[in-house]
Amino acid sequence: MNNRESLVNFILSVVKISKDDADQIANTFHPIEIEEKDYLLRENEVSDDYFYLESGLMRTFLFNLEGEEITIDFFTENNIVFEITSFFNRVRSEAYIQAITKCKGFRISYDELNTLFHDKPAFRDFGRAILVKEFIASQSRNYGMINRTAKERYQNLLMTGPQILQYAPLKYIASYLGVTDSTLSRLRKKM
Amino acid sequence: MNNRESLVNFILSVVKISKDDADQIANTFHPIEIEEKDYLLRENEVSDDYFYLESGLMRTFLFNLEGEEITIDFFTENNIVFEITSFFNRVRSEAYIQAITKCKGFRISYDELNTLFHDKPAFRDFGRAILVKEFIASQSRNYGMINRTAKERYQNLLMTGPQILQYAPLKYIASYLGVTDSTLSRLRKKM
DNA sequence: AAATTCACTTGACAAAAGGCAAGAATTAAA
DNA sequence: TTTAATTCTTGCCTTTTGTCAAGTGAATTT
Repeated sequence: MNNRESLVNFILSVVKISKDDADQIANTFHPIEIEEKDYLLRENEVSDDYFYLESGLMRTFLFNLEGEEITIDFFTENNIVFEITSFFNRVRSEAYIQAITKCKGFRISYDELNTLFHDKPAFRDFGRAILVKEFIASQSRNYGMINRTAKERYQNLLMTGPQILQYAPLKYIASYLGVTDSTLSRLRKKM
Repeated sequence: MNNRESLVNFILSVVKISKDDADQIANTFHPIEIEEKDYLLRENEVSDDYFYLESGLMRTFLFNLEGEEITIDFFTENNIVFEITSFFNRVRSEAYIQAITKCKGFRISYDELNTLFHDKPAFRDFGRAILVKEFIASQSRNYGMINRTAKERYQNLLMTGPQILQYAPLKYIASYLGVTDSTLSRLRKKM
């Protein structure tokens, strides 16, 4: 069963607003479930999901010029999942968003999001806070990729995302860390 | 001389709003100049600048655990320059923002930005568009760092930011690309 | 249960990049 | 203009990571 209270709590943890406002905002979201290996978004679709992931593990990936699947990012519980380019710019997505394990949560569409922005000033702050949060996460990931060896990057993931290592297959993690399967397998052995 | 029309045109290029609105928004910005090697932001300060860079070249950098200076990002003309974490979360900055060449442009403070968000609904879209744009840039830089060799990253910078290669010293570029000075020097020779 | 596929591991070798140190070359300072 | 700093280049050698290919084991299909 989806539990809307977890969304309310998530909203309250992001911005300082009244419980009432948070309830009203949460109530405009729609519960959905995604089965293991199913997609929230496919290449060439225009994303229309701003998705609060209540439970489960997801990833975004795309195919590079050599046709290899590259995992761009993982999403864990209690986070907003969306493909920013496609969702906000209303353009076709280059990436997929896929459930690694069965996922549950709540979504709203682009139009619903904008209506909320209009009707609930408090939600604007929420939207901005989410963007800022994700942006910072992206920047810090950037920094980590450039200034650490593959081994350090793996150790870091071990600390920050143990759920990922538990449920995602090695090849997803390898391309996410920017190493080959062989290299990751060897790193893992040494630890 | 600072030229406010360039800011108006920048705003108009980002969001579809009236010339009148764009003028009013641009008029709340204050002209500033930054001399070569001077700072817009220093470590441990709380950033209070949302800065439109009209001309010049800037960079953000920080010191890693080994005490080495790491260039995180370059900013070129006709872009908004800000340190997102410190500016939006009102926390002390870990990074510096420095002018590589003499810079001119227009700034507003955090409070002025929020007043504008409140008074000018059109500016909200602008603010969001800038966040989305920078976020996408960060993601795509991320992807490039992980899935390309140092040589390819350098070639890419050659295409996307020739001004950077022209004015920034090799060591800034090397740390930005995640390689040592020696490696970058060798790459450069081979081309 | 056999066959097929998939996920992961491992070995041998190659390529990419780093560490260190010495030396040019350029720039800034005295 | 000479000295001093800084920036960049280069040689030698090490470490890290990649490539390719073979092999194991588990899971899925038929």
